[in-house]
Amino acid sequence: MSEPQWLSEEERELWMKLVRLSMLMPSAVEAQLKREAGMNQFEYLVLAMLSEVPDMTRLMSDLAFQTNASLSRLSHVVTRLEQQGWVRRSACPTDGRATNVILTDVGYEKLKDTAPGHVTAVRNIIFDPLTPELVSTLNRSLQPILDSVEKNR
Amino acid sequence: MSEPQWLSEEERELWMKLVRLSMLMPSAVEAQLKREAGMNQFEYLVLAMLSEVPDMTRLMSDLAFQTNASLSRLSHVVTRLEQQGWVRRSACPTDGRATNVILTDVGYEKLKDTAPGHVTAVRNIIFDPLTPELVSTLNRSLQPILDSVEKNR
DNA sequence: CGGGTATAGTTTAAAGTTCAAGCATTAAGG
DNA sequence: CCTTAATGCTTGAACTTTAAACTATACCCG
Repeated sequence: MSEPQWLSEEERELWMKLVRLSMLMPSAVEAQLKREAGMNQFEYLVLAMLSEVPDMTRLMSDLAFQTNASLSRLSHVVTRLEQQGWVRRSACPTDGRATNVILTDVGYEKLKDTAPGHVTAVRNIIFDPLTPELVSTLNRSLQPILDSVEKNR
Repeated sequence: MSEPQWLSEEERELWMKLVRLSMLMPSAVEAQLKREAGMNQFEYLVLAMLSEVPDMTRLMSDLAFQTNASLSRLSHVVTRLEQQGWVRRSACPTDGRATNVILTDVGYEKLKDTAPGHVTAVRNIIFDPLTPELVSTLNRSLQPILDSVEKNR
């Protein structure tokens, strides 16, 4: 175990910011979702992904990949969403092993009711303090980190 | 519930990146910590914060605030760390309600053994794909988001 | 003082996540 | 074909986090 190359002062600073950001940002946003819709960000994300395709249907494995969750975690969450009546499972016709998750009408309504408050919270917390220039700067400069992090999974 | 101001294309894009980043970055780094040191990032953070003060001692509430954890969560985690022999509790002499957490010698050794691999992982994942300019750009442009997120907690 | 309230922390139970195992079904190789 | 391996998903137990109730000390103000 040889000495690593330690971080420079600026790198250390950025690292701390990234850590704080990834701890604080989700909880800031989740607070609102929890309060107003009784759901967490992960559940919202699942509903949102379903609503984005025309038939409101996705494979478990597809959802799991998109949301970066284990199939096991997703399965438990879908069970909960199913109990709420927001989603239902159905066997995939073309692959006997696979199961589709389908957004129900109730789930769609729920999402439609939830989205505005959620967006408002995101706007208040993230974008109000940002200039348009900063938005595009961040879009560009975060990309390398994101690529690297996606490669490493 | 009136229509909110929806996000622009660029804002939406950035929001997705931030969400993905805060989901993927912790798990990328934690994978290494888990594998090589059997600890998660939160536990590492607690040990690291303790090691940063001369007497290796901090109040529970202080640690909880710094790490953005609930006192309850911290209490559970400290119990686990205590069972590993890495920290110990001791009553605060000046305030009967408070308890100090102290990094043990064993804990300090553990941290010293763990740090190099951790830093290497952080460097590989985060900083290798970043130019020095990007590091300082990010340092500057993330600050407003961070400020806002810290205010909102 | 003395009573009310705030602070610091622990504990319990419920909720959520992860881990390991298991069960079908499909794909691959001889 | 038939066996073996891989894939897709579910389940139950172990573990972690959260929420709520509880204990104990400190502070404040009449």
